[in-house]
Amino acid sequence: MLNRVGDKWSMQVIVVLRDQPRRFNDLRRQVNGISQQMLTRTLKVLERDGLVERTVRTTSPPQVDYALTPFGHSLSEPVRELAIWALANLDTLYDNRLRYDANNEANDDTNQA
Amino acid sequence: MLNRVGDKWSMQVIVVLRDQPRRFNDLRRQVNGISQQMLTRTLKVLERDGLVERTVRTTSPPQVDYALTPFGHSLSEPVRELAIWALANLDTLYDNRLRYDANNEANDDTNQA
DNA sequence: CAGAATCCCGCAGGATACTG
DNA sequence: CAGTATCCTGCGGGATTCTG
Repeated sequence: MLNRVGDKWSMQVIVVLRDQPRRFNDLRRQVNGISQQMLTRTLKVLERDGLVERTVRTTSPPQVDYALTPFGHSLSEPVRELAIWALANLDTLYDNRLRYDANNEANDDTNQA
Repeated sequence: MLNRVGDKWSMQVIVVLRDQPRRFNDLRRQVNGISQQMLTRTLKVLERDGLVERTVRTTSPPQVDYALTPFGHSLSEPVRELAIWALANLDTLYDNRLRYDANNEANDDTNQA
């Protein structure tokens, strides 16, 4: 259940769409390192789940807008909390990692090298 | 960044540990369908990141307790929000899915079968 | 009980090329 | 611009066996 809701790309897309509707390539640029295919897939799933609404404008060149539905917005709240936490604490987390690794390399050296 | 924090098993482990410290196999039973290996891996990463603390009691049979650190508890808040949303809205989400699929199968049939 | 080690498979996910 | 189709790879993650 947290699987569905909390997968790698979906959360990032939701965070970006929270601010405003976006077009495809616009979205692509906003979401860090997502490939074109994964964005397509992710959006399709989000649409299927009723979290995102797809609006096609038959101009030339074609233009497609993606926006959060009300349902999507309700999800964006807790997701945003998570994102905020991540932003605020990710450096702490990496520091912890470094200290942990430093300790363990020391121990490994005792046995290995 | 949401990657690290929001992966499949970590979030579930954090949710479970939020209530109380747990022993290995206890944890294994609480976290839905996790394998022994994935629990081991997940816990190691969480410990490395300073989110979970591992306490070994050298009894026989050995006993190991896992508990959230204060850092881990701070993360557990937003994660909990997400879990609550999921619990409350997952059926809606699946309903959306069914309706979406119903529509598209109809369209596909028009072209395919 | 709490892991480590090994084997193995599927699919998430990237790169590239083509289309309307 | 907004996709679809195809090919290919890595690794997420399960099952099983062994140890202290």
